[in-house]
Amino acid sequence: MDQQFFDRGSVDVARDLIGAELDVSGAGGVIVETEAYEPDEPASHSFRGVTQRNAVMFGPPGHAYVYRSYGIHWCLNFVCRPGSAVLIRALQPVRGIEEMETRRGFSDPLLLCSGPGRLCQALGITIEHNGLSLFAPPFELTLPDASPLIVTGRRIGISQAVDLPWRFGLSGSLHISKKFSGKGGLAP
DNA sequence: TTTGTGATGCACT
DNA sequence: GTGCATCACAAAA
Repeated sequence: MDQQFFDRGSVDVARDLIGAELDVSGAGGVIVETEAYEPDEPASHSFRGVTQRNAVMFGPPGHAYVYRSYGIHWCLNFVCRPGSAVLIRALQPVRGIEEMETRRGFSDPLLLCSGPGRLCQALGITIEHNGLSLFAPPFELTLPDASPLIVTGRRIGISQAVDLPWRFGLSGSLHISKKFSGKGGLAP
């Protein structure tokens, strides 16, 4: 994968990230759930233009956008075209599992990285990662060999633009944060 | 199984 | 001052 991958709209990137492996300092796993955010819809942080918090969303593609959620958790996004980004919502743990369990203080593998806040806690993501390139340490990102089967649905935890089908998941994965309601099985 | 709520920080209005 | 792109646990049903 290269920079070009992120130089697109977030919906395409979010779909194509399913099945990719994300590691941070040697710990991580397969991305099984993402959400797309675009600058022209009100659920996005970028909807009202550039602010101090969302500045990196308007910077170059292929960088990490990290923000604090509900005062407690961190959330990790991948920046795409200006003002658009993909929220990484869940991983299937693969590497550094013991380390992630320690950071989480939780050993259930189904809850280790299943949710944007949990994922950041498990990988040790903080505001210090905000603005870093995804193509340099501590990040390591690898696309899957074959296109996985993908399901779509409505985004979670938002109050605006709730009908957009911009949530993507790996079909059949038990590591997603919440079940997809539809029948699923949308072709890649 | 679903619903409620406390913990907690800060950007934005 | 308001409202979150949340989580975990408790309680109701």
